[in-house]
Amino acid sequence: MKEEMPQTSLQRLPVYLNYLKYSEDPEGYISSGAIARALGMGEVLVRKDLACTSAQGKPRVGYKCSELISAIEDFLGCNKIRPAVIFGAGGLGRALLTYNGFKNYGIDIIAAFDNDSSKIGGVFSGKPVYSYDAAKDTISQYGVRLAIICVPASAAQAVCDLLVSCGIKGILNFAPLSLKVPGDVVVRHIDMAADLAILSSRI
Amino acid sequence: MKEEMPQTSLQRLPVYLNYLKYSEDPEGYISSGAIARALGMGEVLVRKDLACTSAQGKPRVGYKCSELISAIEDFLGCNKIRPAVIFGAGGLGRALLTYNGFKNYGIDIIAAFDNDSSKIGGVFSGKPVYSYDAAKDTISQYGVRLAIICVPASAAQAVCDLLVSCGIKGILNFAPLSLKVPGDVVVRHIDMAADLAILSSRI
DNA sequence: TAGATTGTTAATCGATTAACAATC
DNA sequence: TAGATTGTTAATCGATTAACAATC
Repeated sequence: MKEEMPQTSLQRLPVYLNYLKYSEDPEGYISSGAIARALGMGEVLVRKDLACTSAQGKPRVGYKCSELISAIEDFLGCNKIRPAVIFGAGGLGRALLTYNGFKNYGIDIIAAFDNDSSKIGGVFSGKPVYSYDAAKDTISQYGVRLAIICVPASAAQAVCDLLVSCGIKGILNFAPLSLKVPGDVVVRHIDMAADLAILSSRI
Repeated sequence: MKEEMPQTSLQRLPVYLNYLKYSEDPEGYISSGAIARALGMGEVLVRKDLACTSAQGKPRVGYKCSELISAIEDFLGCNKIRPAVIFGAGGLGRALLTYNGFKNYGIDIIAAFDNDSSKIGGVFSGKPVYSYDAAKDTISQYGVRLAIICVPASAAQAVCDLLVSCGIKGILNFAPLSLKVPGDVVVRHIDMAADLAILSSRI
């Protein structure tokens, strides 16, 4: 029976995917127990997570790696190219503009936007930095629904409001504050400094 | 009664802290209900989280903002300066080297390390890039216990092993793979591309 | 005093783990 | 067949929410 995917399971799918793609022979078979041991997890949890995708294991042999990889990639939509934009072309924004890990998930960073004239017109890894004025047209032209906010906290809510008005539905927020968005917009907040502080408090 | 802090509560403390520091008058009072409404959470949850710190509210008036801020900062150790190092001086490593948000949590990024001779010797925001050879000495000299891994996935486990051998106890890992570490070392894994893919699958 | 708010105890909910039948 | 492994149902665990007494 195909269960609905809990948020926690969804977050583990990329972990399985990375392990399978880079540590296992795609033509071989692997058991949930072997995955669990490699990643330090419970094996039933692995089976439950995988059961939410279209993956099917064979009793006695496990899952075929190539099928498992495809099932996870299908679930995450890696095969559908989805454009995304970056707001803020500071150090982090430019690092993300040139980072090539997004394409493994079918995400195509098409441009960055900034309101600093010294940054506008720049090109990084072939990707342009435009002014905020160009955002609405670019987003509607490419049907962009995903955006990354890399602006200072003081500007983040205004940028967020602009994004929402342009039709963006998913926001990855690196500014250290909680964004207010309508109910149909999903925000994922990453605070790298806070994560390091939490880590420190746990050691 | 002072409860032990669950991991989930710990992760919310920086969210409260950012809200209080930048959206409220430090000399005023605020209720758990007001915090909850501002952040879109349950008010009992806010009180439970705050109860794990040294914060104390007053019936009828709420919490004094300045005391709440101090209590959270104390809990997270923001007032104790802790040095940290970065491995990998690519786009992300350099962005983190120049990011000034770490100091809000008492974390001082002292240097980055790379094995690319074109990067070694560079200085960003006054912070140097050294060769891997210098790592052991720097880490022991400053008593560093926190590190950030920004190297490619193919090099990450080797760098991780080096860090562990140098006495690092907390690792923030941006490489897209699960690191194997001894039981006394804590790893926090951030996969920005995967996070964006998960976001996309939720919209 | 009445009313708002805290802090805590009990109930609910969701996620993880354990147990086990089905399968090859 | 015997044994390993899947997939599922039941039990446990932990976190969130609800209820409410204590307090100012």
